Amino acid sequence: MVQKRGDVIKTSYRNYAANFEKLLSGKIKNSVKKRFITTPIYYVNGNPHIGHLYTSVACDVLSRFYKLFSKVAFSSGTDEHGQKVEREALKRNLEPQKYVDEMQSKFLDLLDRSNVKVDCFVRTTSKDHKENVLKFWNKLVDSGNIYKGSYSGWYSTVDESYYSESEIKDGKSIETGSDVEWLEEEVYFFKLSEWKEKLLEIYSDSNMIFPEERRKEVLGMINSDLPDLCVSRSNFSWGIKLDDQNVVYVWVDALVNYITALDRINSKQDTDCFSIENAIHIIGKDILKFHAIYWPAMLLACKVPLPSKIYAHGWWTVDGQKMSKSLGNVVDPFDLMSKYGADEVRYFLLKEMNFGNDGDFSYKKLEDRINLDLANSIGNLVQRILKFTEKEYGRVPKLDFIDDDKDMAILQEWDKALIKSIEFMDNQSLHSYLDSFISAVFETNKYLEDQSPWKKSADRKRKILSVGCECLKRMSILGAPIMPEKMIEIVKAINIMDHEELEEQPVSDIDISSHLNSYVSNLNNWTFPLNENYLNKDKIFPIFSKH
RNA sequence: UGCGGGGUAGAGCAGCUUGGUAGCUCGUCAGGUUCAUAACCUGAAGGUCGUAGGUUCAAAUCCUGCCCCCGCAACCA
Repeated sequence: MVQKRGDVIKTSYRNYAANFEKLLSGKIKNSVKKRFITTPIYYVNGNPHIGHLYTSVACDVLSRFYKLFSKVAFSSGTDEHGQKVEREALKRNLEPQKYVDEMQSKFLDLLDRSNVKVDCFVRTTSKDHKENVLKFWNKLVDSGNIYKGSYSGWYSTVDESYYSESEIKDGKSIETGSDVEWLEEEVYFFKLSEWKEKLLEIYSDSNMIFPEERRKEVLGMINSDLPDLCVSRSNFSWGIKLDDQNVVYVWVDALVNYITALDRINSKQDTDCFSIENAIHIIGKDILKFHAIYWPAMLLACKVPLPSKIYAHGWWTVDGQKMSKSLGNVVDPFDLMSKYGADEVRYFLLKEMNFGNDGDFSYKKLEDRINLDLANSIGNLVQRILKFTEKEYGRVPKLDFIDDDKDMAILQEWDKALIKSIEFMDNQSLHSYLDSFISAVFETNKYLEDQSPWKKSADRKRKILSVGCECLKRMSILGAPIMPEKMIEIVKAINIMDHEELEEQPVSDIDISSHLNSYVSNLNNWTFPLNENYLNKDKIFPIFSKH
């Protein structure tokens, strides 16, 4: 439909929209049909912080993006067992269950508040999960990968960990200075060492672990030392019981959450079920070992196919310093969102951190991003197009033919942004996706400047503004996974989706992808009155004064 | 020490796989414009690409040595 360079470009809008529809329906690139996206389950021994928020948002953006054109299941949850939790509960004079109930709700709030929409939320204390863990355990036992042995060493109750001879001095840990005592436990072991060769073989030539440097790190870990793994504990009781003495090792318990999530998701559908093979595990780099070594080894032992991808992202520093309670620089995600807005914070987190590397948080950076990208570029773009359009026509003017190079070029800019985004997202390169999104916004501002509709004849003015509105539609689709709430506001202003349907649910729940059919078919015949209710609302992205 | 990552304009980064006019965002300075949120657009200044060698007609890009920073070697996303 688009002619070669040099030819006169002239195409009907219908053709153009059809092509866009093709892009979205995944006909151009749709090699992977099902994706099971997971956050780690969050340990409830402390309040949610910005890192939890980041992981959740990153997964949500992946999930919402892929839902535009393929099948996705998205799970998260909380890890509620273990000695630290038991101790925290004790400190507060609470039953562990009571304590985890309280903490767990904070994590649910976090997801809710940040517009993260999961399909499934697994608590390790829930009944079906406990059953799954025992089922999984029995599979490991049946496969001959579990044996009972004794574990002994210098143990610090305070630090909750064993130390080797070289790590202690005068009955104290060199590093933390806490007392250690000789302890012997009768516990179960998993024959991790037997999977060494198999894991090496898999990872030596595989694109399962991302980014690449993490794969090397994992290879290093496997090569250096891979002793059998102690998979039960006998010195505390808050966990899934194996016998009178032992509870299941926290990580066996935690990792099985992915199986529980699958069970729940699959129980809601008859066919076309998800499996671990569809999994894209998004994790922080600190838990790489558990996901890239322990988990695959256990899956191999149980003869379950491995996840398709394990992606380790970096950590947040605050003003260049490591985030820690003792420094008092832990950023509270709830405060952040109530001051700046959920979508704004989502945008910032993803833009600021190159997925895979560490990122640095500061209020100045956050406000700069919001003011420059969101308010000045996106917000202003929406405003200048819609206000002008409203003044001139009171409705979105129909775009029947595209017959100008510049018009075609800017529309194609958005198509390209979408195509590139699909590639970027397949590599979990979220920041590149945001880059291509915001670049298209910049280009659209340039287009307007270049075409200056305010100086043009009535015909040309109408054409330029209709192209401008078209760009806003593209923007709302491409930007919806990042800022679901704000992009829906734009959709509502342009009035191109069925409003009654939209009003029925809170904006953060609206999934543009689920409306895409009517949305796209509407592209062909639209002269929509602008929705004054939304036009006259406050600015979509207000500017923040310098921090 | 072992393993891994990094050192590119004032700041933050991309480029390195497949060598060939050094790019992006922000900041600074000058101009344009008024449809729009004191916004938007254009242009300029600013870099011997950590360091010393090597390969090559040609290296930020490949190879070697060295210096500095930071992670992982610990149940914190």
